[in-house]
Amino acid sequence: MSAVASTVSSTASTHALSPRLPAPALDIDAVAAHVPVLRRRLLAGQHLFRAGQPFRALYFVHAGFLRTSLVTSDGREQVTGFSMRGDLLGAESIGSATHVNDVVALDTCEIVELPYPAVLAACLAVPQLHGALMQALATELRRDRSWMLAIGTLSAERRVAGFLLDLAERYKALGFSASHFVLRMSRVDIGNFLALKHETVTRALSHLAATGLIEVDRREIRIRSTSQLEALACGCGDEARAA
Amino acid sequence: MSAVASTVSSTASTHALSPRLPAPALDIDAVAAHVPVLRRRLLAGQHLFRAGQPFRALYFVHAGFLRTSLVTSDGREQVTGFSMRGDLLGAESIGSATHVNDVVALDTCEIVELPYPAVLAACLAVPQLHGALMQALATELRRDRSWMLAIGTLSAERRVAGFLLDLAERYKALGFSASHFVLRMSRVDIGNFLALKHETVTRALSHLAATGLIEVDRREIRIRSTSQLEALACGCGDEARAA
DNA sequence: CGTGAACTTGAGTCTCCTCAAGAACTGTGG
DNA sequence: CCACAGTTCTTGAGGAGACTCAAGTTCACG
Repeated sequence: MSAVASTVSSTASTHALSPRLPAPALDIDAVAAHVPVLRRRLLAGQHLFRAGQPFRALYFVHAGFLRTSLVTSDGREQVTGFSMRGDLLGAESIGSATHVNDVVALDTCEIVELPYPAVLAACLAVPQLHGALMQALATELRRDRSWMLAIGTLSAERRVAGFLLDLAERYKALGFSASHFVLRMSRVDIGNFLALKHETVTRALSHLAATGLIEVDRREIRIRSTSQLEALACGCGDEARAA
Repeated sequence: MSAVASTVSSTASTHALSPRLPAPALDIDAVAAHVPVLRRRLLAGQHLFRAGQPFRALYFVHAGFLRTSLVTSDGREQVTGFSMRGDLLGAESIGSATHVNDVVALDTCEIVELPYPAVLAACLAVPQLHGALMQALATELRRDRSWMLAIGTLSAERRVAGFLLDLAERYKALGFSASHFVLRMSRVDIGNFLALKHETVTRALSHLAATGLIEVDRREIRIRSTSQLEALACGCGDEARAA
């Protein structure tokens, strides 16, 4: 693999929902120096792992886009997040014999597999790694809670606005445009993640487009006014009402 | 303090929402042997810490009951969890200079303070501690996601049912009755946690009582039929419809 | 016994969901 | 290159669940 100095959980916490966080300094190459890493390639639709499979490794996203979800025996499903380059996957299964959720590629992905026992061992050898890993988990926790906040306190349209801003910020952190990007997930996925129905997501997007804050062309999104979108997403009255 | 071999995050993941998890084996006494612990006593209404205060330690609940919440600058609030004996607090602030949320006692509490740098150092000296701490964080992650699932996929009454079952299970794990307990938090707190209004929580409780699954007397809860409550909470059609 | 907080209950409203139909795009095979 | 099916997305109409507003009750505490 080329020398990509990616960072784990480079994404800060959810946009506009809690204090911004610096990217933890876990260098995947530093890990690779101590852990026998494997590379895996996934095509869109393939699973990285499924709930119930034995937990043996953490995964680092080198390229691509994935969806993590929880499925219950009675068929309910909850998308708990979307991952892109630099994100860590599988951490929630630490301490469990099996994976607790499903991760599926939404795109062609390149994944670095980090066998967990080896990672643990490496942590003892490299103290910084230990702290960095803890930090990665804590960052995950903060991110989840930011979304709990969004889902618990914002209307449908505001959740969608926040979702777009979060994506924008993450794309920006990876060097892509923050104002023009293509959604890799369906409306159903977005809705499931935000605790909304897909029709509601569509309506929210349509309405945001009608008010001129964004432009929508199927999965292509263009953000016209980040500031107004932010005002909407964080519920700060003024500009939000104007929209 | 008496020699209580408490475990961190002894509570399994949220009831009926995802696979049950074994309690991680982090013995607070083992930690105490390597870390200079401090004890703190809190009265109901006092804060253990607030968002913005410097992050310096993790906290272990030795007795009492606490509420964790996220507050935004525009006044929105999200309760992200309730903690009781054996739970770890402050983990979500690891890697952040300051605490990211508020923790307030709902009851008289006894808290063991574990200075974070010392905990990190102890992890290197005691490998098991390292794994146990990671596990505690992962358990938190699983718990949060189980609630995301509940909030995203269940109706108000089912969320409340799941909430009661979760509490029951946690009380049981601590050796208390799983079928008869007193809520330490207000309807407002429950509602905020479950993304509902307090009137809705009251109505859900009233209706559960009317159907005979529970008895409610202000904050005193008596569970009459755990199985029917479970059927309701996990959305498994049959018994749920009968109720 | 008075005050305030917490809880309960009702009535009306609104947001979001449900159901349904149609449009746009994708990939396949003729 | 076009027809076809399948999926995804859009939009509308109607309904249901949860919210809002409001009043009244109970309880805790001084």
